[in-house]
Amino acid sequence: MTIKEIAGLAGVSSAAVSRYLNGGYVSEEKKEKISQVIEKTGYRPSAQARILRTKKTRLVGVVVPKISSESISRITDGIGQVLGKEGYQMLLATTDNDPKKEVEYMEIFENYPVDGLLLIATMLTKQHRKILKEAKVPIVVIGQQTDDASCIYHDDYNAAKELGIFVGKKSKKKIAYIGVTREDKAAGAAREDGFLAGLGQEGKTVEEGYRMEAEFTMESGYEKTKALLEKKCDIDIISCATDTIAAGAIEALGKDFLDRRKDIMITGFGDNQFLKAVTGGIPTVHFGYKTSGIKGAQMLIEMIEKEQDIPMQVKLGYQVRHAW
Amino acid sequence: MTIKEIAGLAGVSSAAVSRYLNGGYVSEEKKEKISQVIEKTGYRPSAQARILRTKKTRLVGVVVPKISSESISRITDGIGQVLGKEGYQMLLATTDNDPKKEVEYMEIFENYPVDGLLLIATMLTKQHRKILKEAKVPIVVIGQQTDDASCIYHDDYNAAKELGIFVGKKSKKKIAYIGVTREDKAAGAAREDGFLAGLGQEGKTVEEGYRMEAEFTMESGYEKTKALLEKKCDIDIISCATDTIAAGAIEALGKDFLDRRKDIMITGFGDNQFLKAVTGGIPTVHFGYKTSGIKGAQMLIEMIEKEQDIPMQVKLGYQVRHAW
DNA sequence: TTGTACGCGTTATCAG
DNA sequence: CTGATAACGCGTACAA
Repeated sequence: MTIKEIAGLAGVSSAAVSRYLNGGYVSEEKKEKISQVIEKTGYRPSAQARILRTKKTRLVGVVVPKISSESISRITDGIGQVLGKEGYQMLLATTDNDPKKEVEYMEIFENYPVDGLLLIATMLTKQHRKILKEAKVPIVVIGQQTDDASCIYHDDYNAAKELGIFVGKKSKKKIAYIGVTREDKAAGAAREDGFLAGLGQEGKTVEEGYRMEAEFTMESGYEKTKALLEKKCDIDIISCATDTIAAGAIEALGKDFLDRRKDIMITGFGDNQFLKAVTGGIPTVHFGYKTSGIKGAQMLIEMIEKEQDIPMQVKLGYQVRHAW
Repeated sequence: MTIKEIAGLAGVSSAAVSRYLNGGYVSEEKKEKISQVIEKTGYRPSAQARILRTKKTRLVGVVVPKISSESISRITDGIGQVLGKEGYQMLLATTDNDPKKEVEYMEIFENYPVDGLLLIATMLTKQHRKILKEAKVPIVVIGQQTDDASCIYHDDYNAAKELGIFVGKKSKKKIAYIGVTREDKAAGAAREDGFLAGLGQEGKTVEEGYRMEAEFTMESGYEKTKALLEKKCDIDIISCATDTIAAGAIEALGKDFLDRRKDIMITGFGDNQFLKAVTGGIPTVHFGYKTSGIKGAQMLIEMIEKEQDIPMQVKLGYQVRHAW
């Protein structure tokens, strides 16, 4: 079914049908006729041909490191919700935590082409910077602050600081910190720096040998915690850079250090729902992940439709959650 | 940059450039020239124009109920992995658990058009059936058995039966079951039926008033468990149709029935990693979710590329996991 | 091996 | 208001 055939069946020109479809001038009489034919044939205009003409795909590329993570999937849920409502489709690429692939996909999308790009970032290399700057379509970065594009991110530093103050007040012995690579400026550097600043305010710190660096996985959290507790016996709080790592820490306590379990508090980041339900809630930080997805998508759509690319930086709030 | 401009700069015809791009006859000499021009200009052929001509989008539509669920995001991860490797892009639509939207998106994709469709299904209505049958592109359904399309699903019935036998052997008092809607034939009907069959084999059953129906959420699991335990005092095992519901049950036990916590065992379905780490592992069933995503994507690509649409049904195995 | 010319299904232009 | 007709950028018979 093409627009021409429809035009033929309705006894009008293809232009009239096109106008009918896109809200141009068509007499009531012909409208009626066209609508009937379309109804009967179940005709749908070809998106491809339209795109070729209009250069608008109503497609948004979304690049994520890995979809099976609570925080990322929540962000993605928010994105999908907005995009769907606004009549956009989401082209999703997962990079398996490989920054090289991230760049690769951004290039593919650049050319696909999509109307805009959403990047859920972990690290931003110079490569990323270059693409962000040279991009021909609007881009919104979610999860990291950057001056090279619009971005929406969480206030990791102050959240971590507040948590650090809480931990500093609470601890009577030694405090350990299991972080992630500082190349991730948000989850790595900002959280660690903020946490230490908070501790410092209470006259505490993380001493030499009490700091570990883990991957973004439970297994890694488990391993690092085990290594930590085997060496040190005077820890009463282990703060982790993510709830996933914290879950690994809890696992280690449950499996290998049952005797010390009562004496050690674990804290996390991200307010994982499973963790909260099952443990009754460890001290953690709640970020509005879904909200950041929603806001990010809204920002992007606005940039696309207003056709103005004034970079915007939005910092989202947080809530430190603990029972005491 | 269009193919014509490139042709002009290289002093050849646009056809030559096209052939160069698609591996046709081009003399070494011209190859050299063209490659240089392309290199210099950073030219990329327009995907849209190509699609218009070839009718091949290298796009696969993926329809999921909700991305922020461990099982679904694991499946999606598997899909993304395969698709990326094979040079396909994933067009993702989330339906927010609304079967109406599911149908809607399948229609959109049908026309977009995509080369194939992957549907992670919960319920299959007659509407779904109709689309599955009339579809013009290959479709693979993941997570439900159906005769109307190729599908890949888990052996929910037998897994549940084996778990039922375990529970039947273990229980000394009453057994409760928190299921989900039987409209979901896999997670609803098959698991419940299998579970009851397993119990039956041990001379046990779920008595009147010990059966609840929950949504696919932790909150719902929490509510139903609370309601159940407030009414009944002789339960020693609560089996849940998903690990998410089980997490809600554990939450209820921890918050509201701390005194009975030791005496009640919770079982689940899905082998949620968080749950396993934090609780030390409740009895549950492990399904290869990521595997089903991988297999499903592979099946679909094969159907697309071989251009043969012989429906295939693949049933994946399972592993009942419990410590005793 | 090469280039010309046409067609894919729309939308935009412009004369009626 | 309406209908030809020319693009959009590419692939591919076909003739050379």
